Amino acid sequence: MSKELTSREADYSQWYNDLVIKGGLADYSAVRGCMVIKPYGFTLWENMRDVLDKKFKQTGHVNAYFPLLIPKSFLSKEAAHIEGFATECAVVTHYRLKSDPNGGGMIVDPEAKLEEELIIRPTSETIIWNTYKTWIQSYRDLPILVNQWANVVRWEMRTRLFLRTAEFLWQEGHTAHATPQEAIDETKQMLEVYAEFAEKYMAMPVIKGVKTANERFAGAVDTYTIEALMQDGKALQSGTSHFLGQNFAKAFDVKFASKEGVEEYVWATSWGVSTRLIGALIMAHSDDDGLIIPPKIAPFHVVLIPFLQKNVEERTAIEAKTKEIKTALEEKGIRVMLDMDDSKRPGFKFAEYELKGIPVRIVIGPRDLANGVVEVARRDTKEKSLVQLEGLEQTITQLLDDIQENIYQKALKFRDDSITKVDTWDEFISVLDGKAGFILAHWDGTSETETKIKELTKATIRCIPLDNPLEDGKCILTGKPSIQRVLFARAY
RNA sequence: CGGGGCGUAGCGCAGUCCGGUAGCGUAUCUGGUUUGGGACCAGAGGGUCGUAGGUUCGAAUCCUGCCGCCCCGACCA
Repeated sequence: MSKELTSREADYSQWYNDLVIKGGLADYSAVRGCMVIKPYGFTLWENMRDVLDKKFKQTGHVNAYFPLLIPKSFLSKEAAHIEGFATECAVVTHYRLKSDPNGGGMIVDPEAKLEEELIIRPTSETIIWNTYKTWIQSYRDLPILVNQWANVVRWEMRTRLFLRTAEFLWQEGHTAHATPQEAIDETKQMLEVYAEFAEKYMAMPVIKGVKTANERFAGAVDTYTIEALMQDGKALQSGTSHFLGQNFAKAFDVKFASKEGVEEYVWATSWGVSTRLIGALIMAHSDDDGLIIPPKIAPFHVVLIPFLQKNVEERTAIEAKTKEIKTALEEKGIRVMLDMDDSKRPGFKFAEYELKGIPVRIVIGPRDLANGVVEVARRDTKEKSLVQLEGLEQTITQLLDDIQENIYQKALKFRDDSITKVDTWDEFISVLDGKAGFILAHWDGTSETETKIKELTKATIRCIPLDNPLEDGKCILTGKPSIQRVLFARAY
């Protein structure tokens, strides 16, 4: 009752905010645009991070760490790159405070001005390529396959919890290669890693594709993306992998001597996913009762709620049985939250853990104990059933798999039902303003047309899907010839 | 930066039009009864009313400035 949620229908944005705040994932902070990620939200992030980190290592990458602060001049070295980030950089200008001679507080010491300002990294290509210059002389030094887990700052005008905060956590992979093909293969490989993670772990179907010039990363030759669909029909770019060509190698003069003894510029990639994925997760699956988190990354798989009676004998029996169940489940690798709090009634707890999206709830009362069963409720469908204590671990393990699969299938069906092919401008508008979702339509391939469509409708080309079938057609806006449909949507 | 909304107890709000020294719900603490879908009773504690100034005998309330946050838009992952 104290935690009434706004429904999706009433106000989708507010529903999202309610879930983040009341679900205990994050809080607003004292700093504009920056959030506090609370333990429950951070555990979720850690689970996601651990899976990804393992996949990075399996594909040959190692972790390293580069500075938060970047000399301003570094950012200016790659023309497109600075163009993309200049308007959202936080700048450090001084290195000392002093007591305010006019009052109690502190002021920036005007004597302590930095000779060269430092930028708080919005991304690390520049500092990393400046470093790689010293690491690379020969083809024998290649490839370099480095990832870093870090925070970055982008001074956004408008922020939203997880989806767009001024500071966010992410990983950024930065690789250096001797040949363009090797770099392109790396770019595509990491896109696959992201897509597999999104689908297998987050239970969130994604469309893999290439960005158009308008949507490309500042400084990239090609940007590959995974695009997910949220329940309100808007798309969310959920991860990107960039083929950087020789742009940064040229900007930072990073050359290597090839086997043939010829000096060549190094080929590069970068790729990243961020805490934005948590926003994607929330909007992909959750409902009006709260979060729905897929088991594979959920902070807890199961919440155990015993009915604690006053009768000491009964109470002791239930407590003992509950702990026994907890241990048995944990031995099978199931993450269990045990709620023995006596000050809250069961009904309250049911609602609370539904809000938090714990996939499975197990309730144990005296009645159950007598019958050798427990009540098991699944968060995704809200179904309840009585389950034999005998073999409970197997039942729950199976149930968690079922839930993971069900959440994915539900999201997949929604996503597939939300892809519409249109051939005319009128259809395009009517779908955008009606069912929304992804729209496959012909486009004449020019930046001008894409920009015009964005101005008119706020829809952008999310990507040109990989393995896109070629098909002759006419651009929905200009009527000019087109060789393939591209994927449009309004996006976050 | 434009438009809208809001700042009063931990949280959510009323009170502001019409000035008289702050209230409701919830949460918290104590005690008791409860416990199979957000318990109940009794008692208690908790607020420089965002901030600075002005008007007034008297300001949460009227006037002015400032600050902050949220939502919508332009910008972006």
